[in-house]
Amino acid sequence: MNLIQPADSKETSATRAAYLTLRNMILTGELVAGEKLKIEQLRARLDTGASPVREALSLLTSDMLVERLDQRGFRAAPASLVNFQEILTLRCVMEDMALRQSIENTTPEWEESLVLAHHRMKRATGGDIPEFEDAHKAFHMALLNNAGSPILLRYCGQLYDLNIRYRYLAAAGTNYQKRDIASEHEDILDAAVAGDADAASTALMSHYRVTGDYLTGPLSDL
Amino acid sequence: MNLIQPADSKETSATRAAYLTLRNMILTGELVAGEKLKIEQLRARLDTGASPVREALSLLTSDMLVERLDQRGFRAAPASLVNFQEILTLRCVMEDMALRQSIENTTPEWEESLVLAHHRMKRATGGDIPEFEDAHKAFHMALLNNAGSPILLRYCGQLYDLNIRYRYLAAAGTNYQKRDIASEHEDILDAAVAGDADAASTALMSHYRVTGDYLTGPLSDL
DNA sequence: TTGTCAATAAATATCGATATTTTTGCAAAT
DNA sequence: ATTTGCAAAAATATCGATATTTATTGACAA
Repeated sequence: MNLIQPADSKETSATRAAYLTLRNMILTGELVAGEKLKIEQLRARLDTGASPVREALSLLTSDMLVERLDQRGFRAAPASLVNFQEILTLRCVMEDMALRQSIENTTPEWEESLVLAHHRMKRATGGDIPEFEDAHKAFHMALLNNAGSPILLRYCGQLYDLNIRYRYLAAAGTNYQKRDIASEHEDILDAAVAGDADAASTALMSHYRVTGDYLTGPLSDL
Repeated sequence: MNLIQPADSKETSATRAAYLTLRNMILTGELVAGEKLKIEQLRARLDTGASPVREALSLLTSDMLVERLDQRGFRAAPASLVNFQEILTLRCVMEDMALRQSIENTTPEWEESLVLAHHRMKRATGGDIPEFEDAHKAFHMALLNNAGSPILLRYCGQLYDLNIRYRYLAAAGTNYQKRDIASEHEDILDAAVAGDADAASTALMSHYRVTGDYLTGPLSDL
């Protein structure tokens, strides 16, 4: 009888599972930047077939987290200081654009979604790191979500992910929350809900630049 | 007949061949927007295995030319007027940024590469359409190439490709060259080589907007 | 007629195995 | 000692087949 059992591991496809796991391994640095990614090795490590691994790597190529070497397999995308700075610059430009557009299109529903996402992020502050990561991303994406520009949103999401990796590279992911980012997030939220595009954008840009400066030091040896 | 893979089909991997062919089929409208893409069908049509087709479709997902439906296969990305307009808007913002940065970093080598790309494009005006397409893209990419921002360049290239499809949707690809785009291209080239960022950007934006207006009519029934 | 459900058909996702291609290691020659 | 060439080993790319999943059809009940 399986009324109460969660053994439904088939909830998602093997490819998607491999994709999520590999993505996480790259973002957290478990798979080192520049490292060669051998199918057989990963297949064993994820306990799945070669096809899902292969397809997952293809998908990660879209996210610029994996590079494909013509007929020589895959490797984790290299990391460098200039790459980090490019990501930071592009994020500022593109998120600024998306945030202003979102505020311009503001609706009560959107404002509510912001408050909700912010609340959930605050909730997730204690304990689980990956849970906070998800909530943090959800909050930032919610800010841009109302721009009505799916492609822009997609690009911002990609850049967000690329940036995560540098956070882990710089600080092993631990002391990231030491700084008082809570108040920064609140400033952004308040300005956005108030419909003050300039203030919201300033707060968001500052949030990124401060984090950027904070990371540049540890990354200077890349 | 576009089984354009003559004798040396072993020159490249089967996956890459399938990728290029499928990409072309979508850009030119041979595979209709929104259409379901069945592996078996494509496999037979391209005369290759299912694995390369599958992987090629995965890659096209990165380019936003194909969508993946969770466990229901793939389909050609839908086309719509708002999608076209989003692409146009983003192209203007991002190419403006890249072009200005390129001009700021100008070098004699870069200026020479522009002149060369422009010349080749003019050469390709007669006759072969796909050849002109390639040269045209090469010229536009060369303009942005000197920005020193690979990610931005990648995004601009993606948006460029997405736009191609709408050109074919609007005009079946034929009368595209009827307008006098040659002088527009020359204006852009001259301003860029002269190092006049404002003039170059104005010319480029105008080039896109005129083309945009030109296409919007035929696309209005999407 | 309309809606539901089961059986069937189609298509996808995944696996295991094979054929290429690339890399590695080692010996021979300059 | 360094380089060149060739075989052995490893890894990748691809194929063919199978197992799941999704879509379709038609019968039966409301």
